[in-house]
Amino acid sequence: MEQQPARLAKDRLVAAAFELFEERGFEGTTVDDIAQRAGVGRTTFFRIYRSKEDVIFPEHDVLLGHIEARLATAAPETRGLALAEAARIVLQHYLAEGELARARYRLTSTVPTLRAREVAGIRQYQRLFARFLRDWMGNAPDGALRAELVSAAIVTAHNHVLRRWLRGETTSPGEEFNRAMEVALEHLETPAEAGTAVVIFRTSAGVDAVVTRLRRALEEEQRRPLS
Amino acid sequence: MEQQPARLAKDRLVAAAFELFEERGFEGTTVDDIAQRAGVGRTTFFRIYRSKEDVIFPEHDVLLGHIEARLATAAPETRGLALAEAARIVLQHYLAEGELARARYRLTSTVPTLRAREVAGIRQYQRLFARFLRDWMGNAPDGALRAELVSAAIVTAHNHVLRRWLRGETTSPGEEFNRAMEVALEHLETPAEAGTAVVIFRTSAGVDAVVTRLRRALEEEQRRPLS
DNA sequence: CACGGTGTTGGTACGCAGTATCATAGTTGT
DNA sequence: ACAACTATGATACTGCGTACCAACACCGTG
Repeated sequence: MEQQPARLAKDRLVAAAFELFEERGFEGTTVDDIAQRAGVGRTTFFRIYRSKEDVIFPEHDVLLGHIEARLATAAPETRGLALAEAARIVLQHYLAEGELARARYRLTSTVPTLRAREVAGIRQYQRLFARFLRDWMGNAPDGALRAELVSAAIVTAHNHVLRRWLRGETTSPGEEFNRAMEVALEHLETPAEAGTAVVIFRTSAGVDAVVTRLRRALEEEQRRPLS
Repeated sequence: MEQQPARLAKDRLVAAAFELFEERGFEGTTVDDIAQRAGVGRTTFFRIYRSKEDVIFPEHDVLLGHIEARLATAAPETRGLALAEAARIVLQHYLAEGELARARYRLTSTVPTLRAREVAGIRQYQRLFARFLRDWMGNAPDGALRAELVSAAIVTAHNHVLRRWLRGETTSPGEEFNRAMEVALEHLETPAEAGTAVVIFRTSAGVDAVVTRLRRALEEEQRRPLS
């Protein structure tokens, strides 16, 4: 009966770590300090978390799993929605964390090694999105590149809103997320529910030729609800 | 007169480090090993490079400076070009490094901590681009978000081509870079030299209304060469 | 030449992260 | 009650990174 034997050592370690990081900073606290405050031995800390940094990102792998599951269950017609919803899973996770997420943000903003660790995690999200997009695109021209561009746009839009919320610059992150996702993907797809049409042409021809091609493309687009 | 007093210790350390990393792997070699092969003391190593990882990314800060200089000298009409050229600076740097760049790629692909360090560097590039784009956009709607999206697209396109070259999947990275940049920015701007037109509409109106508005926009676009 | 000043180098010691090993519980099954 | 298994914590060790200090240059000045 150290402190709260009911609470798992895993959670006690996270709580102790964040407390101490706030009090003395990341490099100012040793693993011994964390373990001691959590009421466990140093060995136990490393048995649960592989490194001092790991205790700050405990749910990362779980989140990756959720995203993959959401993307894997997407039907061909609802892939656009699946992308947005998968990204929203991450946002909602941070929102649910509340102050803990903000504490993590303060740390990653301050300590370079933690910043590096975080962007590496973001990169994993991006690669996961890109993997699915790559598969969905088949052998489209520039498929690999476009898959990476779209995944980058999704992750960037998500992080933009998330960081605004973390900094306290918005109180309606959910709505901003919708808008950001719309902007990020506006040149990619046509959200069926909004009746939005996006048309992109590249040509050196005159206006009339462009309009002709556009009319054809628009009519074709109305029959197929999603790209 | 240890080994080659003409060559600076800085360069000898880099050479020794990459040799040993190839022979024994990153974690298999100690800083003592590197210093010894370079003919200097361990203290000197840490005096020149702050960490064992730093010796792998020695030119990073210099590159950041080059990019910033290129972006800072961009006239308002040539900003699109400046973005592409700034990104190309990085590509050209790696191409000039040749086998050294490939050795670094092998390391970052293998060792997670180096991977994290590299993506952190990439993130710095991206933030640099975003900073300039943000300034250039003034108070446009969603300016901050769009600045981040464009910078993400640039960096993603660059990395796509760079990685293909690093993996030996292309022998004409310069041309692929042009194409990738075109794809990444195709919905953003109108390269004057190519006579390209990009038009984006969002509406719930019918085809005819869209076409009317498009015609007006296209004609207006032809008078103004760049956004 | 002697002299102190300055700057570079290498050696030693230290703190701490992370790994490996082992002894000691506590738990479960029989 | 005894054995097998698991979880825990203590100890020792390697190696990174920092701090400090001594040795050795290369200066110009007296």
